[in-house]
Amino acid sequence: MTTTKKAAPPSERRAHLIRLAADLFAEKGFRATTVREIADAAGILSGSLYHHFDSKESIGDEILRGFLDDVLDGYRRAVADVDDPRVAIERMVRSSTAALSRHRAALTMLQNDWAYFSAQDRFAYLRTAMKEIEQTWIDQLERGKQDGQFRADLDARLIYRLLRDILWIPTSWKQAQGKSWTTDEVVDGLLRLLFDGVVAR
Amino acid sequence: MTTTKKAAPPSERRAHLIRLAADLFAEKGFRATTVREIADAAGILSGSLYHHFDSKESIGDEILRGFLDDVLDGYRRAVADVDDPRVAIERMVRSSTAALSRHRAALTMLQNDWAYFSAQDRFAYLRTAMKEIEQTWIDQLERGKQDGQFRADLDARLIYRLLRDILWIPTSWKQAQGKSWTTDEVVDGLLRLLFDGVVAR
DNA sequence: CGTACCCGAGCAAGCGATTGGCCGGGTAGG
DNA sequence: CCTACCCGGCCAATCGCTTGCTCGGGTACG
Repeated sequence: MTTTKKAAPPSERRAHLIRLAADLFAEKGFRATTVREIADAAGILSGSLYHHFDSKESIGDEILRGFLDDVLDGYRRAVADVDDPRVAIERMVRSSTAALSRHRAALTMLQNDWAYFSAQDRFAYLRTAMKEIEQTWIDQLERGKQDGQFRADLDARLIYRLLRDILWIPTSWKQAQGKSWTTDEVVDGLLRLLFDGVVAR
Repeated sequence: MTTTKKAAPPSERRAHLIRLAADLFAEKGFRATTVREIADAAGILSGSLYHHFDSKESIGDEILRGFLDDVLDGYRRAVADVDDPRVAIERMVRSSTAALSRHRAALTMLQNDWAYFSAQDRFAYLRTAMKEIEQTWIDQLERGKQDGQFRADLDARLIYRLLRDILWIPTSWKQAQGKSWTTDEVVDGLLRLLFDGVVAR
């Protein structure tokens, strides 16, 4: 059980299979997706998947890692060399949105099956990453309060929690029905709502 | 298969079982919860559940119906005899929050397994109800724009979509970790954010 | 007796995962 | 050029287990 199995030969085929699996995870969630469905999408049998991966979880692992690395990298660059917290937050919002549209599956997995993943030692890095994300947001919100730019009665932690989840939202609209907005329209509407609210000044 | 099975004898025990199932659905989602887990929570065997319900889906059906009826009823009363759209929206926000805290499971089911439910004829009423909800929100937002109270450049449909999903968020915090906010704190913070944004005036 | 409730045992279907072997395209040695 | 070998990719079959659900029979209460 503890023997080191095949690590991760980064083949072309393998990457393609991950993309197929990610699409299914994005639509149905991780647990609700079966390895047989993934195999069907690839036009092979379920057993053949285990030539590339040693378990269904390792597929999920790879998807989640890629997502979090992307997000954290974006945040670090968003706050680097930026003094104005409002600018930093706007850059974080745009960075988040871009990353989320690149990793739609990871988000669905996190919100549907968070309890499943975070209970496993293998996915301990999830908690670590989430903490860094939270701290980054709170730092910028607090800075905005201190320099008088944001309302002094702002609960930074509460606003962060709301914001984080709000940012997830538009991702789930991607495949939805009818008239849809462009990414820019959504982000601009969101930023406007965040900074100014709906009331006319 | 098409024979009319037992309808729904509204017994005490039955209602209790639904509450137990709802708690599990709220934590793990509908599909991820097994009938055996529900039975375990009730201290009986899985087969014994089928004395009360003819399927797992009918349990879900009952939960979802109760939720939507509650929400729609609250909205209708929120907008009745109210001229000021800002007041109406505030009442809708508070009504939603109250309903959601009463039906935590229904919300989890809708966001985790929406694709699963809405694809079935049995749950066609889900789409109907969502349409009425959407129309109610948009009506009030448009009225606010017309009387100059809300920003004229507001995309009512976009704001509704954001708002609807934002309102669902705090529900999932209920069992979460650490310091938590009271319902009033969350609602007030939310309303403040909605109307005024984070920027100091 | 009847009704409400539940047990115990089990079913078919589907699940994730494993295994041994087939196949075709290199690559190397002669 | 031919032969021997390897190797990535996949199939076929199967394992042990869980899923939602069924059903005949039992028990306790009124």
